[in-house]
Amino acid sequence: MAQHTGGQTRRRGAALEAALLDAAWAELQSVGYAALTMEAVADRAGTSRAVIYRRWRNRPELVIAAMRRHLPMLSGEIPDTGSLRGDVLAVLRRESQRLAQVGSETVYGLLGEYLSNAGTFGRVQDEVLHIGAEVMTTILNRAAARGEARPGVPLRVATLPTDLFRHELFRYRTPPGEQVIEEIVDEVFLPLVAVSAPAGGGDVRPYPGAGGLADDQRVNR
Amino acid sequence: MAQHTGGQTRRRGAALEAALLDAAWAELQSVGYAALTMEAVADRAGTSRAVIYRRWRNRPELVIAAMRRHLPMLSGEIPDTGSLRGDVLAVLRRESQRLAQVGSETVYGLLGEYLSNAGTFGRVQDEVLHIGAEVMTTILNRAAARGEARPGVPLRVATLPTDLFRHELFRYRTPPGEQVIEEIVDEVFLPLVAVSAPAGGGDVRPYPGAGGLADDQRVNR
DNA sequence: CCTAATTAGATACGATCGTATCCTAAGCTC
DNA sequence: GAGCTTAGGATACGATCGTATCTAATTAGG
Repeated sequence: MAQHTGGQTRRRGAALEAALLDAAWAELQSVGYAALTMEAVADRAGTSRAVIYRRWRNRPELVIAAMRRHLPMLSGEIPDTGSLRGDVLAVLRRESQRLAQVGSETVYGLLGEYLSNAGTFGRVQDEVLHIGAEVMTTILNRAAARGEARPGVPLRVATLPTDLFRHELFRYRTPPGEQVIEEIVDEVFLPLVAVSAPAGGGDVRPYPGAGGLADDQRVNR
Repeated sequence: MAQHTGGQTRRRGAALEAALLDAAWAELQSVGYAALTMEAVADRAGTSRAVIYRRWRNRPELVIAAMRRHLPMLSGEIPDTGSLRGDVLAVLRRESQRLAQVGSETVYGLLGEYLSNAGTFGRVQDEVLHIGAEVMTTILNRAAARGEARPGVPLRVATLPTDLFRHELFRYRTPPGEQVIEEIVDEVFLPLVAVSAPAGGGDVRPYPGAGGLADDQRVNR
């Protein structure tokens, strides 16, 4: 805000950092991620690029920092709607909203850099992608306690809803809508975890294949 | 190969194009995708960047063209091993090999650009990502005929193996190995399509949810 | 064959990136 | 408060990208 164009005051530390993040955020809103340039952010903050690079290594890191500052976006509570279906739908819907809030242009810009630039961006991974396995595990445990889900669901099955959600996100470059979300839940997830469903009590599973699963790969035993 | 450094002969049309693609390929092999520069390719081909840009709009397009020229990489036959499990595993393993052949550095470089740059790269989509729904549908139809799979499998379930495969690819920046592939098949896919499995004959499916599926969303009726 | 239409190849340009250098304002130490 | 240390701000640099311009080699047409 205060520009000090005359140039007497020189901001430092936290004040400067905040100004930079605000500038980055404003720039993100006004031109979007792809067109966001370090120069523009620096100008808007009334300083120069070097100052930015002293704090963040590159554009995505700056943008992520700005997002952290300006979006609630946190994990939030684990939904507890009373039914397994309701809980899972709630998780996916919330994620969908979170992404919408960030804006797909930014989401895909960041994901793109994540994929391109080697391991540099564990950050993006955790910030933008992490709908944790813990959430699904918790929900499934509750459901099992209610008798809604069979015990011993493999981890891969437990994370199916979030994995498929993410797949849609990547594959079609567009956050999954309500219909897709319901398909994922009703056609894939629920049938697999239903009490009368396969693979739990050695019922169906006609393919010994990879042998038994290690215990730590199963949830809610 | 022939450099014509003396500069009497000036290549044109197809000959020049081939030389450029060979140069791009060689460069890709020697420095990788991230470090591949248009200048280097032009130099290697004994010409200048402008000539490249006259044929391809940007780096990814050039690289994809080079890959097309230098890799068999085509869809290949639809596997027919005699069992559903064998067929699906074959599809996923083959895809894994294809990706390994391209090299993950290149794969992720291209995918990254695909995600970042708006709709420009429908190309990448089809070249690198498309393990079609047709393949899975065919395999499932054969399996159903053998009595190995229930009829009326929803499309979303049919494409589950390839979708999950792709998800792993994106999520962990590394092509799924044998163990993951088998998990996908044995823990998720087969239980869902088994003859005694849910949702086919109105058996389990305790959640009316989104109502009945449209017919065109089901395979092998 | 000679002329006319192409288009290869060289070069230069402006935009960005991320880095390096230098100067000096802010703030800390005594 | 004088001096020392830290770090902000300006500027320049080299690498690339993708574009534009110009010339001269090749090919095609008459």
